[in-house]
Order: sequence, then C-alpha cells, then structure tokens
Amino acid sequence: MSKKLGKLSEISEEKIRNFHEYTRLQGLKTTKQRGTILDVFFRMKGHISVEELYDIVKTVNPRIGYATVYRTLHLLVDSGQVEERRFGDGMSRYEGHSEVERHGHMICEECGQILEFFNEELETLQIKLADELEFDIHYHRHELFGSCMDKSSCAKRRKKNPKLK
Amino acid sequence: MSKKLGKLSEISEEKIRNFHEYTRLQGLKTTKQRGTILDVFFRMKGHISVEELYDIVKTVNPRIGYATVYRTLHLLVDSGQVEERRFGDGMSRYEGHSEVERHGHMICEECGQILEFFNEELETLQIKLADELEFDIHYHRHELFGSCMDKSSCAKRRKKNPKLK
DNA sequence: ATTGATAATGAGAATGATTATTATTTAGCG
DNA sequence: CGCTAAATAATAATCATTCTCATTATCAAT
Ligand SMILES: [Mn+2]
Ligand SMILES: [Mn+2]
Ligand SMILES: [Zn+2]
Ligand SMILES: [Zn+2]
Repeated sequence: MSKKLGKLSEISEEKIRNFHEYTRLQGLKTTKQRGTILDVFFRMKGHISVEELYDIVKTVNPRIGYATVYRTLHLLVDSGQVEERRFGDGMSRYEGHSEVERHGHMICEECGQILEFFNEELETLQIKLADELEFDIHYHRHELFGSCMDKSSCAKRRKKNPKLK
Repeated sequence: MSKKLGKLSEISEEKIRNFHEYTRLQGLKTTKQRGTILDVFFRMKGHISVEELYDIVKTVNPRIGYATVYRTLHLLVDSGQVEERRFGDGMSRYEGHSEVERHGHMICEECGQILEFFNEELETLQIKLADELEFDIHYHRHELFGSCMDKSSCAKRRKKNPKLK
C-alpha cells in the first residue's frame, strides 16, 4: 500500500472487522474499492476531509471514483465506526473515534490546529442541564474556537504572517 | 411595516443603533434596503435562515435582492450585533444574541425544536479546560442533539408519524 | 442644488461540496 | 457457469452561498 502511510492500529483493525460485520448483516457486498478506501482511511490520522482521503486513495488506485469515497464514508458512519465532523470550513471531516468516544474540539483560528478535550464533569453537567429541560441527548457537538497562543505551530504561522487578524 | 411583525424591542433598537455606529466608523453608507432588512430581521424571533428573512423582506419591498440580504446579514455579524449558527440542516441561521451572549442549543431531531441553555459552571469549566491546553477561546459552539421527549410539540409530531426514527 | 468618488444594489452567473442518475461491472450464491 | 442485486465510474444535477458587473444611490465637498 502507499509508502507514506503507517501501519494499521489494533483499534483500526477492529473497526474494519466491525464494518465488515455490519455490511454482512445488511446484505451488502465486499469490494476491492471499499477495501482500499478503508485501508487508507484508517492509516490516516486526524480529522480527514473527503478530498484529503481521495487524494491518497487515488495514489493507490487511480480508477476509484470520488462518489465511491463518499459512499464508503457514509457507510462507515452508518456502521458506527466513524464520526462525521463539521468545523465550519465548508466541508465534512471524518474521524475514526478516538479512545474517548465523546470529545470536544478546540480549533485554532490562526493556524488551524485542532485540539481534543474530554472531561467527565462536563459530560455530567450536560446531562444535568438536558434533564432540567426534559431533553434526551443522542450526541453532542462542543467546539471552542480561538487561538492556541503558546503553541509553536501557531507562533510560527504568526511570525510568517504577522498581519493575521 | 409588515402587519404580522411585532414591535422592535429595546434591545433590538440598540442593536440597530450599534450597527449604524459600526457602518459609520467603517465609512459605509446607509441605504433603504439595509434599513428594511434590519427592521424585519429584528422583529423576527428565533434562529432565522436567509430564506425565512428574505421571504418577509420581499413582502415589504419585493425589489430587494437575495444577495443584499446575504450581504446585510454578514455586515450584522461583522458588526457584532448578530451571531451565525449552523445546526446541520444545510443552511446558516442568524440570531440577534439573547440576553445571555454565550449559550448552547439543544436541537430535537424529531420535531426540530430548539431549546437554549446557559450555565455559569459550564462556562467556567470550559475556560479551565482551555487554559490547561493553553488555548484562548474567542467563541464557542455547544449543541446537544436528541429529542425533547416530553414536550407536546414533539409528542404531537411523533403521533402523526410514528415511524420516525 | 450639483458634482464626483465610491459604496451598494440587483440580476444572474459561478462556485463548490455533495447527491443523484445511469449504463456497466462485479460479488455472492446455487 | 449464470443469475440477481449491489456497486462502481463518470457525469449531470442540486442547492446554498458567493461573485460579477452594469447601474444606481449615498454623501461630503463644492
Ligand atoms: Mn476529534
Ligand atoms: Mn440561540
Ligand atoms: Zn494556532
Ligand atoms: Zn421534539
């Protein structure tokens, strides 16, 4: 497979197995294209856009179409192995859930870096607030936009372009 | 102005004044179209889509174009008098901030109702978590998706369409 | 009131991410 | 192998939003 892609992690391999179990139960078929897309996706890290994924998939098999990447990503979400994110940059991003299934994101508006956070107290508080309004939470989205001021990547970017808002 | 629109609240009038102050400082001009759009917008309540706003603006002055509504909304956001929201229904929504400037939303996936919440402890916790990662928050987005199970609007919708996921 | 510089508008074209369509290919299974 | 349904690739369509550009309006200076 692609040279610059790392090895599949244990957890990724399990996700792939879960995915196949899901498609089997749904009476869906196994295809080479999906195999390639899964393999590439789970070797990437971070919050991956369709385009980022497609660009690498292309290097493995240039004949795979854009629509198939979209379809496979949707299937991955449906199967519960991957989550869709929208950070407001105009496109969906996907991530195989981290160890912590429910986490929030801090998004640096200056350098684009994304930090993740999780806090038990926060989860509890959310549920309490929902209860008060008789609301049943299916999932949540918690994003903090700002700047990772002291981080080197951000500082570097700032130096290059000091006029950044 | 349009018959079915209410009276401008004190706070809305202040927002309109602030907007004019902003445009003045920016060397921008005052136009009838913006006046109409502001007036309509601030008489509406809730989380308003561009289309919803445009539909009413049309009834006041049918010659106002869609692009002008977009442009005015962007100006309102830039001026800090209005906030943009994206709840995942494929379009932006806008709200003149409520009394509580920073609040979260609970969005019912069954009936579409939107509840707002605010909690001081939550805000404090967020800041603490951001501090730990040396992150400076400009603004945040906190959305809980689920169902407002015991609310009548939701129950009604459910009864009409019991097959709803 | 007139003018001139420039911002604003309106109509429609363009954009860009995503989804739908359709003819063709492929997987799964007896 | 041969059938049937699912999957694919290529491409067209969709749809919210943004852009273009010719025309009009604002406003400060005259
Ligand atoms: Mn994440
Ligand atoms: Mn709100
Ligand atoms: Zn940064
Ligand atoms: Zn509801």
